[in-house]
This record gives sequence, C-alpha cells and structure tokens, in this order.
Amino acid sequence: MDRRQKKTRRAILASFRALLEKKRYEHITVQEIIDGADVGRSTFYSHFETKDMLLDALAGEIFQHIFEDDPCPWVGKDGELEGKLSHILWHIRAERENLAGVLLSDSGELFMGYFKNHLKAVFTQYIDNFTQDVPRGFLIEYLSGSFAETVRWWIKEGMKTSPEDVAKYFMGMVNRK
Amino acid sequence: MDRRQKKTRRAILASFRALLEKKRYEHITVQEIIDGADVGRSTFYSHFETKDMLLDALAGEIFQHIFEDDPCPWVGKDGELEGKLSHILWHIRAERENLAGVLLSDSGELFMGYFKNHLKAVFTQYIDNFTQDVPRGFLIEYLSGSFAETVRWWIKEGMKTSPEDVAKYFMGMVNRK
DNA sequence: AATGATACCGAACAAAGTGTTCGAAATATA
DNA sequence: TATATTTCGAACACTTTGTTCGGTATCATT
Repeated sequence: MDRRQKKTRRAILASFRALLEKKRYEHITVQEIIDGADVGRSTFYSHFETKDMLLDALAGEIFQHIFEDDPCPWVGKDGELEGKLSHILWHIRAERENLAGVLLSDSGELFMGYFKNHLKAVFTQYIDNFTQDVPRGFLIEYLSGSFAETVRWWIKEGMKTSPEDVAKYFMGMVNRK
Repeated sequence: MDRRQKKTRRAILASFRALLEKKRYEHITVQEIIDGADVGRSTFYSHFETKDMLLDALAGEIFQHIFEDDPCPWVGKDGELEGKLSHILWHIRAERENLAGVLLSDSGELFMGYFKNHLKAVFTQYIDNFTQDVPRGFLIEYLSGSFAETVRWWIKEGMKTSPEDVAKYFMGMVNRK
C-alpha cells in the first residue's frame, strides 16, 4: 500500500474520530472531515464510498484489535468464558484512547451496537460450559448488553479498577452464590 | 388543542415510525415524512423545530407511557425492585407494537439509549434495598444494560414468555443463589 | 349561518451538503 | 530519469434543509 494512501486514510479516520467527540454522527459533514484531515474532497471519496462506510471502517478497525485471538500477557485457563473475557478486557485497556473516544461520545449507542454484535458472537461460542435454567437466546442478549455496559462504565470511571476486578464483578453478578 | 393539530401531529409521527422500520434514522428525509403523512412542508416545521426534535418527541411519547406510575393490573409488593420491574414489563407489553417498531429497527440502538436512560433513573431510585459487594455506579449501568437487552430479546421472541417469567429470569440472573 | 381565529397548503427561495468528473500537480517506485 | 499512482481543486448537477408568505380550509363561538 502506498505511503500516501496510508497517510491519507489515517488522517481521515483521525479527523472523523475527533469530530465524533464534538457532535453526533449524523451531523458530521464530509466537508468537516476533509477540512480536519486537510485532504481534498475527491480524495475522500476515492477512499470511502460513503460516510457510512467510513463509520464501518472505524468501528471495524477498533473492534478488530479487541476481539482478535492473538497472545496477550494475561494468564488464565483458555477455553473458558472468564478467561476469554479477561483476554478481551486486556485488549480493551490497550485500546482505551480509541474506545473511550467513541463509546463515550454522543454517538456512543451506535458503537455500542457494533460492540454488542461482537460480544454476541463470543458468548454464543463460549456459552456451552455455562448451563443455566434460562433460555439460551435470553442469556446471550443479557450477557452482551450487561458486559458492554460494564465496559462503558469502566471506561467512564477512567479504568481505575483493574481488568481482573472488572471481570470479577461481572462474573460475580452473573454467577453469584 | 385543535383537532387539526392533533391529526397532523399523529400523521407525522405515524409516518416517521413507518419509515423507521424501513431505513436508518439519518437517511430518512423530511420530504419522505411529509409525503407519508400527506402534510405540507411548512406544516411539519410548525410542529417540529427539526428532525431531532421529532425523534425526541417520538421517544418521549413511547417511554412516557411505560415509565409512568399509574395503576396497573399487576399485583405485587410496591417499593421493591422486582415489583417495579413487573410494573414496567406490564406497560411494555401494552405498548408492544410501538416499542417493537423502534427497538427492532435499524435505528434500534438510538432508542435503546433513550430506554437505558429511563431505566437508569429507575435503578438509581430502587437500588438501595439491593445491597451488593460491587460499586453502585457499576451496578446501575449493569442493570440498565442487561434489562434493556432482556426486553429487546423478549420483544424479538414475540413476547411468548410471560412478563412474570421475564422478570423471574432477570431477577434470577441478578440474584442467583 | 356568520364571524373571527387558527391551522394548513404549496410554491418559491437561499443555503448547505452530496457525490462525481477531469486535467494538472505532486509523489512514490523502479 | 522514467513511469505509474495518488492527490488536488475547482466545477458540476443534484438533493436536502429550513424559511417565508399569501391564499385557503377548518375550527369554535355566537
């Protein structure tokens, strides 16, 4: 990939992210984005078909890092839900600047939607070892919603709590005795 | 209020709601709304300052009914969280057509935001009788997110489960032994 | 019914935003 | 240096927004 392309793409995404912290997504114009990125109008449209595609690209880029299965310093049992969640929380902390900007913005709910979809996939996969007396569909929606909101609380609090404690709170709520 | 005003307002809201089931909020134009409502352009703007105000009005109208404290056939202990939630669930079922249209739409996350804000107020009020070993702020976010998602699941499933069972599932998840 | 008051219509308007095109200029790669 | 690729920027047609205003329809009252 050409250096110029990478540079331009990064500039556009950065400008877009900065604008998201100031106003709602639907009120952001392409003109503002390219002004912030210092990029020509036609250049923008050669990179992104539409503003929605830019949103998808940004969300994809952020959550891709968080939900990938690469190794991380976290130690714990693999294949179990608690381990997977700790893994994810660790990645989230590594991406805190990026995530905080979008999840706490006025368009936060938009990104919560993306976030919950990723989480649903995770819970769908890991829910087997988690027998319950409630319907499976209910459980997946419940866990995705509560975990996403837990993470947003964590970020809002400035991540004072450790990822381990967050996972503990969450699992404690889910499986309290 | 004049009959004409009520009629026009209802027509606009109905048209808006119908459009929300077809496309995302930000792609809906005022032109489409007034075409669907069969109403003049200036009339629209004499009722709603902007499209965002229309969104607020719709959300307000829907959730107002759900969160009001009027009497309902549900019987249970007042002043307790479980009772309050049953009350809310009962109202939700009464408004199912309205709620399903917006919560399951492509703009669902937008309305989930409104929904969660209302829920936060409820949980903030009722959380006292609910001592936990987790931070209060965390608890409120957690419960709002999980309850909102629970309700969306309920609606998506066609509300086959009874409100009582939904409340049971939810409280069971929150306070399992 | 007649009469004010009020709400609606619809056409026209300026302003702003969208998405495209194209030749010239800048920059990468070999 | 030569060549391919990317960017620039201005111009373009088009859509959407929000306002204005004179004329018309509808309401509540007597």
